[in-house]
Amino acid sequence: MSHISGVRQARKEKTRQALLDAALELLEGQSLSSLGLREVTRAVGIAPTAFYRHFRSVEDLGVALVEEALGSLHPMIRTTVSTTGDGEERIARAVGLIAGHVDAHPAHVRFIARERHGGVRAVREAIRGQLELFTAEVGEALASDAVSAGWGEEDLLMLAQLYVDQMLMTASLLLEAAAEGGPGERERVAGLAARQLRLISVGRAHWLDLPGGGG
Amino acid sequence: MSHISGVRQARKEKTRQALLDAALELLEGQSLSSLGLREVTRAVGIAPTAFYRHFRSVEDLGVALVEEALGSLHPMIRTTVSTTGDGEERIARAVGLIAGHVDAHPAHVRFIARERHGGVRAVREAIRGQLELFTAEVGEALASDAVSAGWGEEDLLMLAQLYVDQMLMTASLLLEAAAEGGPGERERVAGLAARQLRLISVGRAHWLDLPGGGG
DNA sequence: TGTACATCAGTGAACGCGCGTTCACTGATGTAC
DNA sequence: TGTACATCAGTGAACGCGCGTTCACTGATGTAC
Repeated sequence: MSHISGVRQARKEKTRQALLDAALELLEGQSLSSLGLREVTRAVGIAPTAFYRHFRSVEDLGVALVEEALGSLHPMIRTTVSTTGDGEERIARAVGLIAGHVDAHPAHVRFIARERHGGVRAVREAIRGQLELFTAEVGEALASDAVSAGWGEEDLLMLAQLYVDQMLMTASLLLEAAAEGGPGERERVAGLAARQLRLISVGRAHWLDLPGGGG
Repeated sequence: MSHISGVRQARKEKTRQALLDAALELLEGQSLSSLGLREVTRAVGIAPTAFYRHFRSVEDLGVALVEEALGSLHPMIRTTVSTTGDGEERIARAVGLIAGHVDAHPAHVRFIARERHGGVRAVREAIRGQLELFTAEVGEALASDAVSAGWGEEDLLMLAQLYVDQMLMTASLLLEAAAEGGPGERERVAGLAARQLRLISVGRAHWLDLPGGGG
């Protein structure tokens, strides 16, 4: 078993994870493009040079953080989309799942919201790539839903993207509400998000009423 | 006239604008939280210390950039929302106006998209404040539209926020398409944005069909 | 089990560099008379 | 119009500091026999 789970390898993985955790925490108050290698190693309590045993650069660490953050989002999105029940129940459950994810992984949510349009190209592209996967996945889930009978592929992806963007926006607003808002702000934001999802649902239900059938 | 438009004052204003312009250009490849004061003055061609004649810090300059960038967006949003014509025409016109704004002020659009969730608190809050003004303004415009007869205040603001977020998202995607996408990418993104606006319009038209009349 | 050698995560000194900020200054522009 | 003084945008030297990266190293862990 030494090769598969050697002490050395386990310790290395632990340090790597400590670097990721420390970076995520330091990113609460700044962007990745200003995060320093020494800052991260200092927070972990190792020598600056040890950083290179795990990542080639801070940018590289950022890409690893994308995978960690959006990997954890994957099951949440799956659950949200595949939840059964009528429209109103689904919406309440979706908003609840998003709020729960924000509570469980606030730093991940902040990181993705911040770096999605951030100053580090490789990280932006990693996020975009993951979000495209999510969109495709949501699109497939929507396709197998009775409400979407008769919808074209392009319309399904359009709707999927609207949902994904809306989820991220809601998560980001919930995060702000938790961090800076008053006690009722969280509920206000959740209620607003539910209304917006409801409006999208209504649009979805009547999409094929349009002359030209979904344009 | 010396007091109102003295040579000294005009030169100062010119230097200030040069600092803003240089900063905006430097921000194409990084975030505000990593932009250096010396970097900006070097680009303008003045001594680092001259910076303090215009701004207290880079953060302060960032807040000034928010006003410049969103000030220029204000008339665009007014025009977009108040445009007359039926739904389909309005949507085409709105997407056209957004695309035109992105072409005219790409660096402003990039700055707002990047710093909206960025690492500098004062700048985030300045952006949020301006966007809240926009949302209120869009809400008022929606209220005086026949389609919104019978809508509650809260629903109007919910819809206004959906529109404002959608505008920003579209602007940001158009920017990426212009910068990195192939030749047809711009049209693809514009078409997608139009479909999403259409879906929202459909939802809007049938909002009061809901049991309970708009939630 | 014991020994001899290989691997490699983490160390610590050293480097050159650009940073933000201070300070006293210069000299063109503005103002008072 | 001319003179004497005030203002103030921009200068340039200097400072202490933290940065990313290099390098030869140490010593615990892994491997071969």
